[in-house]
Amino acid sequence: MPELPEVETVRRGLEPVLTGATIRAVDQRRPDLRFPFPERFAERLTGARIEGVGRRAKFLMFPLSTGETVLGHLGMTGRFSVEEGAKTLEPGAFYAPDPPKGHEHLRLDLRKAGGGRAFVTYSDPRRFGFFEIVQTVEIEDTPRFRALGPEPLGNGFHAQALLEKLSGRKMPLKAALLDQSVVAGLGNIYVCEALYLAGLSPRRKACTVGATRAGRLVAAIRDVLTKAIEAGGSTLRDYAAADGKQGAFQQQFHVYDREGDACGQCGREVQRIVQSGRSTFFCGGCQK
DNA sequence: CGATTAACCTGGAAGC
DNA sequence: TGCTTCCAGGTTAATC
Repeated sequence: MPELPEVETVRRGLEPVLTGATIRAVDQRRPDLRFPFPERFAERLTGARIEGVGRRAKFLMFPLSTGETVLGHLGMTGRFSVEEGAKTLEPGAFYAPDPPKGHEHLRLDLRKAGGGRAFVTYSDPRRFGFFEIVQTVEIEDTPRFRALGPEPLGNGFHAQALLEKLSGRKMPLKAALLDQSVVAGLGNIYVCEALYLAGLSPRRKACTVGATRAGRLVAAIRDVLTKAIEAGGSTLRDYAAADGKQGAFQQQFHVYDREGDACGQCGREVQRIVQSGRSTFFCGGCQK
């Protein structure tokens, strides 16, 4: 579900709770999600201090005091929620949330940096999410990250870089932008929106994008992601930030999930087509 | 090698 | 009120 803006929103929600917190206990309810949990997952986390919360593309990174970093991917329906406990861990101040149920697969029992207690629960009905553990010093060299293209909001993402990635690619531009090795972090929503803003057809062959159009596309991608993060991401069905708040960017969609609506630019109806098995929304009048 | 398709899961909405 | 079919913010193994 979550694309880069939603993952960034989750990161911002978790950061103040997790940074400096110590993991007192790990409640892992099943051996696998999309993939098996890492070996001895709970054991390797227990007792560790969480040094911060980072993000790369759609991955959350939780570097630990042990020299290992937990990578988390939310898949389609992954979600973190936070329950703050009492201010202290003194006797009598004990606090416990309801036991995990339904699709709550993982819960961390935390002693916060300031001394309070918090529970962080990961739920994921479809179980397309997953967790991995990598050595922090090798993180950029890990197979998972080596396969990723540049961060769209970072300095490594510019017209020339995108041009090179698209050259020789005969696939539709839409499909190329969903490829995480071209640019990392886009998903179905923001690809549709960025193509609309750039005035480019999702059906155009990727290799037909020249320097000028690549520049427009880079600007459009940056623009839509920045505004989506400011709005707290998009909530369509079940996405929510770690604090339970819903995103608001869906109110700013120009084309996504708006089949039949009038294009705000030219008035033509927004079309829906299927590309590589997924819905694409676009305006045939504005996107060439 | 590059490029579509199927598969992994569950739940909600829409159609009959 | 069922029962069926379709669809969903993603990734990846299999197939063409």
